[in-house]
Amino acid sequence: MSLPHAILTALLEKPSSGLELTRRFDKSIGYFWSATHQQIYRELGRLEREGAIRALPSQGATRGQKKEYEVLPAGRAELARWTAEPQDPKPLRDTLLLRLRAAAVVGAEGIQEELRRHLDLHRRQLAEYEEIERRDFPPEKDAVEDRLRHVVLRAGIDLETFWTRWLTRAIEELGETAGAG
Amino acid sequence: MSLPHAILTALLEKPSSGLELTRRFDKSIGYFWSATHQQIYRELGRLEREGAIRALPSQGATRGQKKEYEVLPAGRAELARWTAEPQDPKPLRDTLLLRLRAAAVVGAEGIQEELRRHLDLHRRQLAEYEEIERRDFPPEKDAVEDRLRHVVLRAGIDLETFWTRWLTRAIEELGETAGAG
DNA sequence: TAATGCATGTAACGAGTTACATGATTTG
DNA sequence: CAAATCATGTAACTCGTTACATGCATTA
Repeated sequence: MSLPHAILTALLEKPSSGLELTRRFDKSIGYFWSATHQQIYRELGRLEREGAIRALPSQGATRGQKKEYEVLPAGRAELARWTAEPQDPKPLRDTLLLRLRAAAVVGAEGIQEELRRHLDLHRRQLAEYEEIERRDFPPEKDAVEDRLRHVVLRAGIDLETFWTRWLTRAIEELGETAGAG
Repeated sequence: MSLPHAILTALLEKPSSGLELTRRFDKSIGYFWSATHQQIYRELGRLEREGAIRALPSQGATRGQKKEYEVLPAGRAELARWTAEPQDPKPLRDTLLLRLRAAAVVGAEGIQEELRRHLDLHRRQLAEYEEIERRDFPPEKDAVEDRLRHVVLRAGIDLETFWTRWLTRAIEELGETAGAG
């Protein structure tokens, strides 16, 4: 149950319409919590019904008409409650690792190219994060809020760094006698 | 659509009953693809109907009676197909990062303890993986299949190492002027 | 006025989660 | 033989995904 809270956070940062939220879930917040526009509209409907957010007045209610939302006190309270609540990390779930394990049983045909492809994707993502860091967090003393956002961004950077290193090493080691299994 | 393939992999490694699979999905394969017994029984039913696996003969069909499955050629072929097929990595989805971002908006009350708690959990997981590495992969030349499994395990080790380092640094940096937001 | 893009939705499905139900086997 | 445990399942629900539908605004 995190999507509603992701939306509340995004709306507190800036009141938005469904489509604007969708765009922001393609970057920024979306870097660590993605969502499609269908999910977002469904959730906006729920949050409005429950009184956590409201459509800004002067926004027509018809279809095809832009509709901006803002967070109500109840919504902010719920977000604060959820943020402070203990939550265990979710167990890892990764298809690439699963496929390597499967490859040990049915053969590693074509796995090398797939590893190289993933390495390339992770390198691009890493470059994107580093670009954001240069742009948004120049080396100065940050305010507390910025420091929190910076720490989050660095998780992304460190994670992509981990993947590129691990993939590089995996490609080397599996390449030695590579090919089939 | 990865659970059926995880099950096929597990069954190829060793024919098993539903409960045995459930146990193995609590460790081993479960370290990077977890599943509950309800998911597993449902999926075993589907795989059997589709002719990918079959119950070993001499296994009663009644409830409460142990029932072992083995993979049929069709199942192995499907697993090989899926393993070789290109698949993009899934975007990151992490509630702790989301909560840090939310904390920048609604206040960071209690976040420090949560970070320390997660650090402890990740350290334990790391220790568990390292123990497995010592036990199952002593420093010798591995066969190709073992090398694949070793690479997968090292992904787990490196990933937990990343989390412990990132959390340690985050705790330091947020601690400096810590507390509220 | 037809096409394109912006904006908000519906419908149907699949995967994962939680709670519960039932039968068989061991053991106190 | 009662209780605990092993083992297999059902049911209901939530969340995420895919495909499609509808209305408004601009512009070629």
